[in-house]
Amino acid sequence: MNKFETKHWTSDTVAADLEHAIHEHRLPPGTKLGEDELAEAYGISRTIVRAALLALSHRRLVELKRNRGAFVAQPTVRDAREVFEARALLEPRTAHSAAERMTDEDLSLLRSNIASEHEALDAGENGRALFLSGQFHVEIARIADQTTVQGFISELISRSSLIIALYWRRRAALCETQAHHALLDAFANRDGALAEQLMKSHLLDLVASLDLRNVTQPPTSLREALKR
Amino acid sequence: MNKFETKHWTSDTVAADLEHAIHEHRLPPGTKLGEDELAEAYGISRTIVRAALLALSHRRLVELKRNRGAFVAQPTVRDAREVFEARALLEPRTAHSAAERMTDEDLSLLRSNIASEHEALDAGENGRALFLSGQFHVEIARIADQTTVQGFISELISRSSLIIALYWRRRAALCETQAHHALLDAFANRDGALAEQLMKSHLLDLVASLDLRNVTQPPTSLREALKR
DNA sequence: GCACGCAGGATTGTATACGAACTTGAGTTC
DNA sequence: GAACTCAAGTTCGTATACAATCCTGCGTGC
Repeated sequence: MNKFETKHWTSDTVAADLEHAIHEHRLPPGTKLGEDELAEAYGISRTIVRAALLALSHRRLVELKRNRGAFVAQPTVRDAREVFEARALLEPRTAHSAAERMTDEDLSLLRSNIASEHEALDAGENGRALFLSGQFHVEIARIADQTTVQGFISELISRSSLIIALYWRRRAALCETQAHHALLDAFANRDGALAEQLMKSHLLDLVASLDLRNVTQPPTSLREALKR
Repeated sequence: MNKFETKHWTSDTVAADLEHAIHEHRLPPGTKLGEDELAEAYGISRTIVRAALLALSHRRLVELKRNRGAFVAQPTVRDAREVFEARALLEPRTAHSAAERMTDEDLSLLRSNIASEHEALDAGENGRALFLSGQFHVEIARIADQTTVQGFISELISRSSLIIALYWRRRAALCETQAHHALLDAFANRDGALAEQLMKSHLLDLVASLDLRNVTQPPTSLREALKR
């Protein structure tokens, strides 16, 4: 409990910290996020915690159930499809723009991102690797200089992390970094069309690596399953 | 002050009511949204008002300035470009999907929407007409059965309303309904490719009807203009 | 013995009180 | 007379208190 006592938390920083934890699967889908619990952990009052949870619920990372509390969201199969369809609409064209605006600093930033991801994987820190791999995508949107689209993509990628937690099938481990390397090459050559194409197939590969058969809905809890 | 006293307001309904008012230009960009003022108007406490303002700030319809208060957002020229670029990424393909899933009920719903818009225009209720014309776009996303994308589009369209308030140039009044009529025909024929194309040019027309030369930044207030 | 009801405990929803920051305008000084 | 200082007033930021709702487990009645 060192970092919690020292820092001056605001609703924004708390929300970011929680989102980070969710993204890294330290807070798996369905986890109850009690207000008192969080307030004590961060050393703040429930007011700030509520604002943070509200923010996360707007990004659909947290589900607020009235008089029941806040829970880390559990995307349905349908949600999963929608998230990746939205990403397919936004990311390829954004990668295209990014390739054309790419500076050398941007390139080295992306390169170091991939390097960190490798480190994390080698150290067995899968959550951290997943987070970094998401950051790679957000960084591309930043480079494309589209803050609005960047916000959407950032939300979609955090949600993707939840989807991966629920629907990832074991096979095919690190095809991820391969695709990112290929994208980096396209960026280095400022080849927008290629980057767009690579991003498109990267996203398709991602969806293909999920198990989205409707039968395997997350069991979560009986009461929820039998709600109606 | 009749509707305010009777209804049982929640943060969601308050936020929706404010968003509606912003969308209809009853609350123009830059309007100060004092917490006490709103709390009294709706007959609730500041707690609910704050939650509503927080929600609107997440949708970038309201700008929260620390220790200063909440103001209806004033999108910059850059924001305006970004919003319409994002719409260009999302809406044409969404219209394509919508055309393919269109039911007869959906069609009549869209038709009645256009009719209401005409009524509003004839009655001189420009704000209401603008709101309805936005609803037309959101409805398309709903028909495409993409709730995630629908959320994004809904946000973008509300922001577009602010942009129109700031940057609309007088000429070319109601080309709007014309484009919507053409879209409706494409939908009626379940012609996805045509709907996609029409939506694309509709959005281009919209941008073209704006005055986005950087020189004419909104003057808002002197103190803001001279901030640095 | 099973099911229903009810009460106690826990958790969230809302309101309010208090403290902090900013704005504003008058007063003072140079 | 102009500019600076400071204090009063206003508005937001945070914490806390109380009310409402829900969950849980025990008791009672059939």
